[in-house]
Amino acid sequence: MRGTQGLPEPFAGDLDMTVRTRFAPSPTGFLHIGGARTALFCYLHTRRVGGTFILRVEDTDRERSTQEAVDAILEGLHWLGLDPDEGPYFQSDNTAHYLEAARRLLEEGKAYRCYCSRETLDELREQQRAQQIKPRYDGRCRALAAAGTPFPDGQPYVIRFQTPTTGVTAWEDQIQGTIQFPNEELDDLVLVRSDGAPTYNLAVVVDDHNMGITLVIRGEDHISNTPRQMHLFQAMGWPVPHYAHMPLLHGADGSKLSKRHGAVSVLQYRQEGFLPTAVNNYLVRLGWSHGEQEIFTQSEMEQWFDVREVGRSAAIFDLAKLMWINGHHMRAAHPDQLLPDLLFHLAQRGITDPDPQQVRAIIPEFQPRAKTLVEMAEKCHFFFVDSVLPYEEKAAQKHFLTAPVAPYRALLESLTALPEWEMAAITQAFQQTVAAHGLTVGQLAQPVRVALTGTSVSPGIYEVLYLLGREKSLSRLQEGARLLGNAQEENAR
RNA sequence: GUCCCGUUCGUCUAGUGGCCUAGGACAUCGGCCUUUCACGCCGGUAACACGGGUUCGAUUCCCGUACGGGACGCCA
Repeated sequence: MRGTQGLPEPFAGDLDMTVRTRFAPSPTGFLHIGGARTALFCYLHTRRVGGTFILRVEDTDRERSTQEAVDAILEGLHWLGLDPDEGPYFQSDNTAHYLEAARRLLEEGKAYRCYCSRETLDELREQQRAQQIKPRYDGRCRALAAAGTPFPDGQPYVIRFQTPTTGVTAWEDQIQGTIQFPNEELDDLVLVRSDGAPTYNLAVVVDDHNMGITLVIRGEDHISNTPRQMHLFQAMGWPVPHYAHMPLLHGADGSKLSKRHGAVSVLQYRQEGFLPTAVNNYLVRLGWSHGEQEIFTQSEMEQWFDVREVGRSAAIFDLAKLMWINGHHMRAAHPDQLLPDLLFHLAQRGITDPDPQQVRAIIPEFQPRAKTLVEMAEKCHFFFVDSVLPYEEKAAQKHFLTAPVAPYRALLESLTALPEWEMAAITQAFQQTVAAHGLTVGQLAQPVRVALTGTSVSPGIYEVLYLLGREKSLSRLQEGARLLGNAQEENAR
């Protein structure tokens, strides 16, 4: 699980020289669609400016971090084409750096030891809530430390940062505009836990500095952490990065995306037959636009996306639009590109060894007819089975049982007699049969379609005949002829 | 409760004081194309949260209200 790469040289100084962003997930679960969007924005923004996209796994919570989650995040990012330029780095490898920073702060009198117990703190918070004021640490140990009270021996303690109590902390957010917090709203955050482990806010600041991060792109749920982190940068004497806080992605009911809204792993979208570029395309349009363009290729996104153009309000995840965009990318894709995925999804339905040549050949017929690869596999399933019997009930009733028998048989004969199984010949045979019996194409096409596919829906009937091949076409038509004959006898009785 | 952020058609968005009787897209409804289904094409319904300012003029600027979201951990 350890990253093998060492940390880069400390960031030199000029924030605008080279953009370095990081995506910093905590491995406590899979990569869901909201996290994927954050990663995408980071990735895209660095592409345009030729910057560096870094992946940093924030596993300072050893209790909840798992290797499975790390793997799932890596695989999800890879599927979307969002592989990092650097990393993954693991915060658990950098503990010494964090503790060193905390030690320095302590030495310089910018941090202090706090001996308050969790019970004391809980009580305090409860009181504050009762008084309807913002729950926060009241700094009692800070006062003690300032008064020079000696440390009690053998008592567990945490290290807290000494937050400025006056003034205002403000920054120009690349997305949100100016944001400011009166420092009196902030409390003294814990830097090091009583078990000696560093906390998130410390680790983030030390790493962002050591990794030379110039621009922090993250969800707006981190806005309230920003002033604290800025104070830490300043206390350490480090330059503060730029920030861009993205509006959150919400579920259909308008609240933060969660499992009940389908905030499933991005890999679930692969399973459901979506194309990674389509997912990216959908996600990039949530909060960002480029004129009136809806459809983007991966490279267009990479050329045009600018985090400063991202809107400020939260968006709701809309599956219908994702489907439409995916359908578009399905149609635009080269059939060769779709082939491996379609083979996979056919296998999922039990079609384990179709002729890849044939699968490749039918793809163009289904590109305009399927919005996902799963749908494509469903719709072309009939090509690969031994028999389409029994016919779909409604299709049989409406289009097959009422078929004109003589023309149907004539077509079967005429197709059987074809010297070559070619589109032109098939088309001609079909049209001649129809004309000879004074029918419309549809009157014969529908029963034939049912016989060939078992349903009333398919690509054009000539194409189906041709692509299905002589052998399967004729045997299915014969099967149909037999059924038609039986049905007719019964009617005669 | 406190602090922070947000608010244009059902949804995603365009719009930065007059070009807006608010544009596009998805969804939806109707039509065309047609051998079915899609695709495609044409058309319809549908929005500036509310109230005050500022201004000759506000969707655009300011204030307030309402509503929504986020944060308030020895989680990240």
